[in-house]
Amino acid sequence: MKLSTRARYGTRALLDLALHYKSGPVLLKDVARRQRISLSYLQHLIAPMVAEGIVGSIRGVRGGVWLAKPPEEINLGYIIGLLEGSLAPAECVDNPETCSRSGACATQDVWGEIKEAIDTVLESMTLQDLVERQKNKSHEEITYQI
Amino acid sequence: MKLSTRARYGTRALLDLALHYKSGPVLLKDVARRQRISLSYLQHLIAPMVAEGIVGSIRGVRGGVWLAKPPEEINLGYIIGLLEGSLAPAECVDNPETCSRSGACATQDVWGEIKEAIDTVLESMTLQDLVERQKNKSHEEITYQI
DNA sequence: GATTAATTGACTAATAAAGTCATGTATTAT
DNA sequence: ATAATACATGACTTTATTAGTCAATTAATC
Repeated sequence: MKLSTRARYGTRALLDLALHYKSGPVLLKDVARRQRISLSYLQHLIAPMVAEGIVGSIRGVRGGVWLAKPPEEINLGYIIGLLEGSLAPAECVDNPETCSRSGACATQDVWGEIKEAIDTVLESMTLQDLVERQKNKSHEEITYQI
Repeated sequence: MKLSTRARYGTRALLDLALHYKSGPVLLKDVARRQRISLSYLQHLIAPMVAEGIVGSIRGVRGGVWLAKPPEEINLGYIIGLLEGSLAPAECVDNPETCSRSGACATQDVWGEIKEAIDTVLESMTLQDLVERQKNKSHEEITYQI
């Protein structure tokens, strides 16, 4: 039950943008390099975010992309929702009608509880929280090197 | 991020066996029919459980399979572990060394928290809990039909 | 108008999951 | 014994999804 690379790469890309929040446009190429994601793939991941308006973009020289909302207002549940859709571990959780056993199947309840648990974690965390964690980690790295 | 059918079918099959706990061998064919799983597929799902010893089996006429441990002693985390392995949403959670960014990546923490949340749900529930839920549901169904 | 950089669409490759089929082995009943 | 039954195992096929690439387009700046 793995998260898709869309969700993982996309989240990393947004974190990268959050770390450069309010520093003007950032080249997608640079995000790709820093996050070790191929540029062509990243372009496809970022598109829905631009469409959604949480990422701003401008083309051409001195163009680039940037986070269009404050990182503390973007929670991870929303991001993952955009990138991957629902994290229900079984189809029947979101669409009970797709399974004839629905309503008479105890396992469905469990899958529902799992979804809830995942969503709780993701909704309780914002990009800003990630930024702070990330800064702590980078700092530790530097400290340890000395 | 869907659970595999292995995990879902396997859990349903074990719940079926739990509902017939201490009633002697049950035909795999009957489990397959009740749970709407193809017999040949179910045979492959049940094999690791037999190997693990939580399902007993005997071949031949009057043979069958049965739950070899009390349902209240089997928690779902263990079952899913057998059927599908770890529910870590990213490889780096279980094997940090597979990602060069490990230790310097804040997203890894989030995936780790998700895994914990899932495991907490699964480990807090036993097959016996499922049996009770299932019996309530079946009862409701009958009641509503009247 | 040349250059840069995001946008979009079509396409391919890789991987894993799902499922089937055939064969083998153990057990029981007659 | 042997026929019937039912689990066990391995090889294989199919299907679906994800991941990723490539090429062409559009918009902005110098």
